Amino acid sequence: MKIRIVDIAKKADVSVGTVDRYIHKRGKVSKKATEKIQQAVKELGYEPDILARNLALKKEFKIVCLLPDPNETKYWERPDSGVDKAISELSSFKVTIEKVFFTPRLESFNKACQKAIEAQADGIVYVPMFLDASLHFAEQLHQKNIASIQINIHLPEAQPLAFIGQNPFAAGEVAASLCDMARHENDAILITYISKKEQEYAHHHARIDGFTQYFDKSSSAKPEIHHLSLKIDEDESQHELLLTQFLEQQPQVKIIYVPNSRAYRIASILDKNQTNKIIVGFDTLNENIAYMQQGIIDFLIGQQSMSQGYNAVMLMFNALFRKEDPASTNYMPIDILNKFNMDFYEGVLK
Amino acid sequence: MKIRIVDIAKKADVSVGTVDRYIHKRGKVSKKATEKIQQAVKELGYEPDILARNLALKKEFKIVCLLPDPNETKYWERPDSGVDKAISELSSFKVTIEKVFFTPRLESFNKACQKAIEAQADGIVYVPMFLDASLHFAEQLHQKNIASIQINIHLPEAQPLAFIGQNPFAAGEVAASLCDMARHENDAILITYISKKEQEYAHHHARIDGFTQYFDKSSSAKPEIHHLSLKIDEDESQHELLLTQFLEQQPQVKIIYVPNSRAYRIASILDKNQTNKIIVGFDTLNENIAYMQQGIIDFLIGQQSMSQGYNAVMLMFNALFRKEDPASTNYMPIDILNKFNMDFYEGVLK
DNA sequence: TTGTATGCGTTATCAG
DNA sequence: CTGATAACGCATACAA
Repeated sequence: MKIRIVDIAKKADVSVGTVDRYIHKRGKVSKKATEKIQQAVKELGYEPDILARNLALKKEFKIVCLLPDPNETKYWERPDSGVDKAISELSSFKVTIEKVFFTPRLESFNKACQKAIEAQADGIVYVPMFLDASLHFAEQLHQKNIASIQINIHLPEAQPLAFIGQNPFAAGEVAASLCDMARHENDAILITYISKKEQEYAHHHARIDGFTQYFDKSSSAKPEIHHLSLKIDEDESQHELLLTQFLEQQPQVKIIYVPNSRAYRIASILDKNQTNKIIVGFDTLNENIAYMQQGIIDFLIGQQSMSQGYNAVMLMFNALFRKEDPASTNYMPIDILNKFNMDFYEGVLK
Repeated sequence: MKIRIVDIAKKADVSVGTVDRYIHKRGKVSKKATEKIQQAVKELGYEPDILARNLALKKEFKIVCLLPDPNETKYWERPDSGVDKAISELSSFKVTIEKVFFTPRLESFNKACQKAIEAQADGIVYVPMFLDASLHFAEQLHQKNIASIQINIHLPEAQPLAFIGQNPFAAGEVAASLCDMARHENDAILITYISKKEQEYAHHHARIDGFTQYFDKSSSAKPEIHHLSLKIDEDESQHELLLTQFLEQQPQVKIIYVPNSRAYRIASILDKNQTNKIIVGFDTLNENIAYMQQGIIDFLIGQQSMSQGYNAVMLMFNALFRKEDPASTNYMPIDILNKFNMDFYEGVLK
């Protein structure tokens, strides 16, 4: 049978009001009453009915999600729709979930942080995209006593309640293990990707480190590994020139590893030039998937980005609403996707 | 703002009782009232508050899960714990979830079906392990108007509300694509597994068909594919003898495909005989995982068995409680697992 | 410091 | 056929 607040009130010979004050530690409760209640709780074992609680609740919680604009960076479409899913699932609860988008530039990020703080949220889900700005943001959050959960990029120094995302180093190892299996004896590997500036996000570096260290650790002969850096502000044709030139000069390169989500850009160039290579990239953007179906991209590493958005909000909700404290690091699976299992990935069952 | 039942009652100028009767189609509602209510619902847009509903509900729903005993067949440990997870998550709701186990023999299955029927469930989650018995069971369910969801094995003829599990043919293709990538030019493939009788479950055949048809469709040269059948009632040493003999006679076999969850049995034999082959198997039993960590098994195909159990119960709950009708076929992902991404699979985030 | 009463949105009963 | 009203378990304002 279910133990209610009245049950333990009766047992302890006090009123429900007193029990409530004891449970929520609000108001004053005499020592004598406290003891009687504790005794009753121990004997009967009280578990609050979270549904009834929500119904009676006056306070409305607020969760703000600070994400890169999905219209700017395609990757963020999926986490965004995960957040939407959480929103609709929590619609019966006394919680509002607000989304604040930023374009992936520092000023925009700072502005969004400001907006999030002003929103008077109880909890914030955010992507710590810029190091210093994120640390500063986190400081403000701690001052105002606002809980925060990081998604996709891990910045432990900011001391969030939790992080949810992939382990980028391990993901790099997984990518390497696939290349290792696919390669022939004297094949060389090229690591290349289109990025913003010389200095890129730490998790891209971790994906590369994991990749190269896989071969360092491996007992078999280590393949040659080349690097080629392409800048996003350069022209597409410039990329094409650089890449095709490189591949002509290094014909033993048979495998290309793209440690960010823009493998489709590389695939597009190779496709146009009829250059047949094995490509391993990240993330299930529609563009990437299309090239995989055509056989141009061979493997994609998935990180269940939709679930990341969904889980982050749910974690925050549970932390706020049921006072659960989440695991501090929640690593997502490192999914290996090819042409054949892609159709069944993330989102069949919504 | 949230539209409640009273709001639409007021708007339609009737009482909440009438609105309730209209919504739940219970009792009689006059045509005039019906029209006014429909009008109000259309204008205001009513969504029931599921939490308040649960609080007020008198009826307690009952869901029965009919599963193979996890102590008999290791595979079922994970679906079982998925069911447990659903149970704890739904503990606040007016629903009880009962588990009925059977050993994988016909009489046991029949007995369990009987027990499930007698339990007077509103919905049943089951594994249609035996064809005729399952059809007969389904007939009884339809007669008694009990909803049913199939898990793991698909038997559409029994007309369940939904199926949740993996597409075995596609899973076979995925396994083949991995073997294809790993193989060298003249490598041959062996398909072998330890099974109960000559006649095995349809989904194992589908896994084999998907596998072989992959190579039929492929443009590159088709590898030799051998078959070796091992019976579960034979001795372990008998299996060892058969398998090692076979491999000695066919030294060009470098890749072994095990289309059921007992790859660890094959791995154990090869390990003992120091025979180095590429092994691809199914399902993340602890025994399989252990051999994968050692490098004896190279790939496992995962089917998120825990989520299968969890989702099946949740689907049934939503069907019963919120009258949602689920998609009839819910295919799970076909997960590619190796030594490197295994650690992050299913269950980090509970 | 403590107890009582009212309301949250829905269901279900019972008298009209 | 319809309307009024008492639950459900909890939170909270207010009275004692």
